[in-house]
Amino acid sequence: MSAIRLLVLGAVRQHGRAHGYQVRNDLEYWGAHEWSNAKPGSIYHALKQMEKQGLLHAHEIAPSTAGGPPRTEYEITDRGEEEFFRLLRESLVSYDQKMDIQSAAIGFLVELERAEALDLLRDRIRRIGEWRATVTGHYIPEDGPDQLGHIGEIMNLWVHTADSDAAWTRGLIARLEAGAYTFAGEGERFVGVLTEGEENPYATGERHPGDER
Amino acid sequence: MSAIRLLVLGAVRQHGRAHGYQVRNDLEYWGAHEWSNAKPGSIYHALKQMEKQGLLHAHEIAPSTAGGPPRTEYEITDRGEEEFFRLLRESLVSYDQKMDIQSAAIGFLVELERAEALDLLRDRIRRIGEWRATVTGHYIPEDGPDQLGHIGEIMNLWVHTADSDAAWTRGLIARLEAGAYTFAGEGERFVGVLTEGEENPYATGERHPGDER
DNA sequence: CGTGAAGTAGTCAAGTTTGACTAGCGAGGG
DNA sequence: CCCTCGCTAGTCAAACTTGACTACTTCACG
Repeated sequence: MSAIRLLVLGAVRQHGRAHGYQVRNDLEYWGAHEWSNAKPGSIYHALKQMEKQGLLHAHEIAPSTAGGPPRTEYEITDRGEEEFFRLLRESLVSYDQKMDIQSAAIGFLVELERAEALDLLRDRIRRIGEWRATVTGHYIPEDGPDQLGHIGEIMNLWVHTADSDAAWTRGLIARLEAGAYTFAGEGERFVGVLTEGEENPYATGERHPGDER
Repeated sequence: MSAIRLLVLGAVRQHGRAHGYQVRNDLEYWGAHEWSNAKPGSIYHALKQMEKQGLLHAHEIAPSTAGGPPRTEYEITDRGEEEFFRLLRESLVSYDQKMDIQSAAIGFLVELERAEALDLLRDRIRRIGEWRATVTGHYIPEDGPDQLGHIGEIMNLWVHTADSDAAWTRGLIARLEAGAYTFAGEGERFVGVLTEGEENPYATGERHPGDER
């Protein structure tokens, strides 16, 4: 599964109603064209596909209000809404080292309620641990290690990456527990980055308004 | 660019001459079917594609010696050899957070000479640094940070991942400088894993025979 | 002996992704 | 006034990927 469906579905959902170009711009604004396959062709393809599958409803719209060809607007359906949350939850908990999916999921994290987001992230850490155990267990050959030689560095890399991911997730959990960001059902939406200094970007227990737990 | 071309080209190259099923088995042995798109269809497609492009030369071979349909054997051409090293070098230095490509590149690392491998890995770290600077610079909005809200966590994740990757690469460099593994032009080949204990897999300056620098 | 499980080698249609391309319109300069 | 540049909005063919499928052989075992 790629990230494109989650991204497009989420973008349409945030607008209530959107045409392809709008989605495309949203995703560009997020930088998604750099870290995912959110290219024009893929976006329009995903829109059409999901319309066929009943996740989106297409309105044929008259010529655009701002130059260019006529455009089609899409609206998310109830089934689309369900699918969005299904994809979001799955993307959050699963560790498949596809950064694009993980990134997309983080982008929509606040569409959940804070408690559920935290649960899913904790589940994610658990699953990373399981995956790590599988790798280190299954892939060490019977006749002792050191049989793999440099190929073992691949596993080494994977385990290192998994550990790093788990550590980052723990950091995020801590920030969320401290009340960072505004989640579904917590008052006004926002649009905006928690960026710290560049030297030590994960050091502080940074505070953000909207705390309630 | 996906990892499949590098993987297939490298596998054929290691055998001197190989048919698709052999490549497929090699990659399965490396676990590549789990961390890359090395599925049958993709492998056979890549073989045919690269034959069309003159990177491989196909020998039509009589019915197989061990059951099953007749098979086609491939041999790497000079241009294929060039392309292999081009892909390998590019994959090693570029940071595009595609773990499959990076993994494939590590798998073929020892096809280079030790000195070049080290140079490329150092270049990789430099590029990760550049990329990191681009992200933290370009993506912090003009009107101060904290405008991005939770979206900033995506950047946060990316920066964290990049740092982790750089750290791992530095570890690998250290192991290689200490003489680990056998590189091109350093005597007999090997086939085999450097796996340490699971608790602290990157701790020791583990020794491996074949040192000469 | 025969039969079914496992291994060998590869094909194929359907779906997805890519990147280049089309085409309309408005704003600004000469 | 006109012409080109850039933005808007989307299409399309070619390439790639996926996963199920074919078909053939050998081997073990009752």
